[in-house]
Amino acid sequence: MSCEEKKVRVRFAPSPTGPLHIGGVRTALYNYLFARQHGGELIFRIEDTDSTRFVPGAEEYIIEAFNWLGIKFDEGVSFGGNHGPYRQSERRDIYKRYVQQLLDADKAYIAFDTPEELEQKRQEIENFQYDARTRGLMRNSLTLPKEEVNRLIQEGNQYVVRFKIEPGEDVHVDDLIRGDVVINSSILDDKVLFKSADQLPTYHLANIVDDHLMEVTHVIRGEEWLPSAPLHVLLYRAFGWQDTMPRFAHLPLLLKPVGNGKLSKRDGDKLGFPVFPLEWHDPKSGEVSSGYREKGYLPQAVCNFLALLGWNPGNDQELMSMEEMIRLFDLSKCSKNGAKFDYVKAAWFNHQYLIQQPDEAWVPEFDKLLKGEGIISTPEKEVEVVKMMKLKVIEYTDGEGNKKKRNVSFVSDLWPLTKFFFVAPTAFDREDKFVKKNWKETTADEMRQFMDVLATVDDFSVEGQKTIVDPWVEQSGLRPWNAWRICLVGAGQGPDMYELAAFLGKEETLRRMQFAIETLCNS
RNA sequence: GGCGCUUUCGUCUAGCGGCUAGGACACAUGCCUCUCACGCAUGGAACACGGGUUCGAUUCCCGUAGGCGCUACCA
Repeated sequence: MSCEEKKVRVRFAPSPTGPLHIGGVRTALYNYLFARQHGGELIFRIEDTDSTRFVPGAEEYIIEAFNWLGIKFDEGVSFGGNHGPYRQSERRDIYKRYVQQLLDADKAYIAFDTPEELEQKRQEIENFQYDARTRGLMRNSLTLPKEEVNRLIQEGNQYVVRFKIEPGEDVHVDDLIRGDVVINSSILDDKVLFKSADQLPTYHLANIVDDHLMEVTHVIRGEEWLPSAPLHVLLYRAFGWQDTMPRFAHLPLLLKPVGNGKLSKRDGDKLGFPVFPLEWHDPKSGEVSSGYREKGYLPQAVCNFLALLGWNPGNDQELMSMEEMIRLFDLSKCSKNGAKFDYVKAAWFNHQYLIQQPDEAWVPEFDKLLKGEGIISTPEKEVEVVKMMKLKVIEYTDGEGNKKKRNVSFVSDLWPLTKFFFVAPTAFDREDKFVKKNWKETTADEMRQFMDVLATVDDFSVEGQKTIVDPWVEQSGLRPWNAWRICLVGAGQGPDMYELAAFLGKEETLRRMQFAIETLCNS
């Protein structure tokens, strides 16, 4: 890169039509990584040129989401900067000026065709497209006398400004990921650039004008924009900005985990994974969509996982901090084909980041979990005992050597793994493989004997139990642990039995054993 | 329908003319063991198809088929 080359400036420009889609998060992430790597700037622009689709709260949601994810912007809506305003609805005058420039240069024209008239034409003509072949048939400033055009505008008729595309030219888009993409201008239609009804431009015009004015050097966006990239190239040229036109990079799309098509909100709800970074409450329908944050994902895990969906550093490294990703990121190493969204692997990434955290970091989430299960009534009233229990339980999932042993992808996974610490079994599944194998005809009797032995233990610590129980095990020849486990846990899981009994205490241990013997004898 | 992009294990992918086609997730098995899990070890699993180019194609080119996207006064 030569030193006179411009400073890298990229942007993420969502439309505030709802919550930010996870695919959008990835696009933003790639822009962020690219900007940081090149010491450049990332701009946050709001593309609200479709007033009919505006959703209140969406903009705030998006900002909060990036804040949570740790993706930082250098300028834009809510971040400031001297290329503003960054909300397109506040840039009307700017766009008008540039639309006029195109009109004056005869590179655009005014069209009065109503939606109904257009619909009719589509009926009449097969594969109708508003272009060089058909614009002579329509009501526009190319076919109408100048006075008529002025009169129509004067009288307040609604109109649009269309881009006049010259047919028959191969337009080249030099894509950083896909190389040279060629589309013939004849298949492009005379896109609407501006609508008189709301005095706003459409995406295409606003996009080009803003990227130019904001000195954007690289446009990194989803593949859905590839077909309109030639149009954008033509627009840059029409304005005479071809020399400063940004480089393009069209990212592959995120696809459904199963079946066909691109990832949609519904898939997430159906398969049980979020498609939004944060939980979203739809202001209109009241519908709630789950979010990664609320599901217990760590933002670093989400970023790491997402980054690898469509890009890789070229080696086998998968776990990367944001700093490493910034260092390693490379547009030319992005894949070209769509990636199915693998939520199972997303959970694995979360597991990896979760187990790196200190135990205390789990406590707030764990509290929520216990509250939900009715174990803790109010955090304020939380007693020392519960606090101690929690740490003990977390420690159990922690294991030796400070290496998390349990398969915990989310803090919420802790409950099924550890509920027996807090609540006694209330029922036993006779058909359960473990129960079947370890609770035989004679087991109840053995457990009664065992209870008698335990009753004599005064010091119920692990060591205290062992001094009494081990000799008994030795001389009776019994192997009481699995059945004991059924009594205390209700299933084939949990920590060392002495440990568990010590944790529960003598009274609770005997109570659970008594209950199990009675229940299993009567079933 | 038209146009464009794309095609390596079930999934994410490495590979940039010559490899026993590598890794990760998931799955299975074994070891460990009072259970589950962890850990360790092992295993099954892929170059869509057909033509070229070449001494040689997973790799380059062209078709076909599949997938995806776009085809609005939405972004």
